[in-house]
Amino acid sequence: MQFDPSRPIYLQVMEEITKRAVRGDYRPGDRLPSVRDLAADLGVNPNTAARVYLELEREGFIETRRGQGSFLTGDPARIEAARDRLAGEAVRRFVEDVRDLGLTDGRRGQLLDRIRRMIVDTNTTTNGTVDI
Amino acid sequence: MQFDPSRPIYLQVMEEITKRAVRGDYRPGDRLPSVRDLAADLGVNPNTAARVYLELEREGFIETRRGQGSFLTGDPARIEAARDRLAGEAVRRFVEDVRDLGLTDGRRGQLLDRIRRMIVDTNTTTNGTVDI
Amino acid sequence: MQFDPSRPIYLQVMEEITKRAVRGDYRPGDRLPSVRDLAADLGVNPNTAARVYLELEREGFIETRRGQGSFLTGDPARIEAARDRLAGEAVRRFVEDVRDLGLTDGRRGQLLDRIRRMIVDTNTTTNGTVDI
Amino acid sequence: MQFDPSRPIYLQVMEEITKRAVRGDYRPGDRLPSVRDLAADLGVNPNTAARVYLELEREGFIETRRGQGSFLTGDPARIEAARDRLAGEAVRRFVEDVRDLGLTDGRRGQLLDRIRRMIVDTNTTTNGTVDI
DNA sequence: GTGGTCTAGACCACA
DNA sequence: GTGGTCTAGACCACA
Repeated sequence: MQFDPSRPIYLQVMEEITKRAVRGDYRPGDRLPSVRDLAADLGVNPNTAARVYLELEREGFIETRRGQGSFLTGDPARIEAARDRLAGEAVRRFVEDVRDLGLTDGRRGQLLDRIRRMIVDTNTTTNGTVDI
Repeated sequence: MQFDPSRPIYLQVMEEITKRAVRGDYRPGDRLPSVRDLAADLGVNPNTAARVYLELEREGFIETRRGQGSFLTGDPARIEAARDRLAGEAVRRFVEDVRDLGLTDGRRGQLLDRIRRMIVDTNTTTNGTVDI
Repeated sequence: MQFDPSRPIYLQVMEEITKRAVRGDYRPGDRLPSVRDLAADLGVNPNTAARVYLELEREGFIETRRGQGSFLTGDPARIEAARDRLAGEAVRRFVEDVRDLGLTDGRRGQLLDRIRRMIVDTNTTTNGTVDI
Repeated sequence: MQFDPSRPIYLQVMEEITKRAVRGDYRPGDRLPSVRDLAADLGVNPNTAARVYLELEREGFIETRRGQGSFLTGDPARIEAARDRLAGEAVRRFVEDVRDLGLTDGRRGQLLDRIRRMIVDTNTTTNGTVDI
């Protein structure tokens, strides 16, 4: 995995594990890769991988059982919360990207419409008509 | 300036100059920092800074006059086009960030509403209702 | 290779590559010398050779495949266009050489006839008469 | 003046003087710049300028009178001959430029027509019609 | 191996 | 002063 050297690697790996859970790559209650496997897969130091699981456990996002391994939380609400957090970060980033661009109100409305068409799984447009 | 090592520095500097122009830090026709000054300010090699201006000139975004310096284009339409390009990239990034999160349609709609409240300088939503 | 110091080396090398393709030394789709080989052959710095290929790629005259090498375009029309460009430049240079010489119309006609005899592989002149 | 370092400078200066005479910058019998002035004007060593006049005198193209200076030949035929020589060199260069380009006969004919239109002071085209 | 980018430092033309 | 080009040498991603 490629890391941004300006941010702690363990944080970036935490995000990666969180995204995998949110995307459904890992299901609630699933056993996660061992510390050694995760370290090898992502090319990080095993100490870093261990810290990732330690922090995620503090968040209540995973559970580590001595001798058995680490498991994704079985509580869907925690995963849902992570999903919302990631979505919130995406929103914040987008707003920051777009804020100082000096866009007109009309242009901003167009951007919103474009986003809606790209992410909302519906065939209803904003003015109530139906796309063909 | 901090650079993402996974992308060419000259591209990142090109974006930086473009953003400055789009934000209005530089006005149409303004003289830009000299190659050497830009290099010193951003902590890059003068060769890299020179390449930035060379590429921006090929894009028609700036004009370089030998012995005099580099100048932002005097054509507002070119700056407008850059603005739209940056906005488009922000949209693309947001959609990518959010796409595989497994959000419900309802949640997606909420995100859009949050963005709208944060960026649109109007109290009229796209479906004609009025935000409180 | 001998270079005219009053013009950028990279431009002269671009012309050299172009001429080779136009003359048929390289065929459409052929792999060109690697950046390092070209640099060594012509006695220029590898950076300069790399710039040559970069510019030729932007012109659409060659295609570069990362890790594999650079290849002459497979489109004969592009090579044809380069041929015409080189021919046009030869014309321009000749006209410039001859323009201020104060030649009489008759002498100019003779020069044209000499050129015709030297380059046109036919015994029919443009006015339909036949050279002896 | 800019010199091609791959050829003797005195030859290039000889050509320059010859061209000036052929273009009419100097008239038959005119006094030419002194060796010192010529050297200063062209940025060459006075010895080089002296050699230029020496060689041109051997050609019979100029005459040097002790204590008076150097003068362009008063014989128009000699200037005419130089004109023809320069024209011949332009022809040779053009033919060389165009020879290996792989042009079709038709294209070669077109080039000739272009040259004719550019250098022949007549309003009659090759097929006998008159340009408007 | 391939091309792409970058730093370092130099020299040039132009104004 | 300004930008443009070049050499030298390094490191990177990709295959």
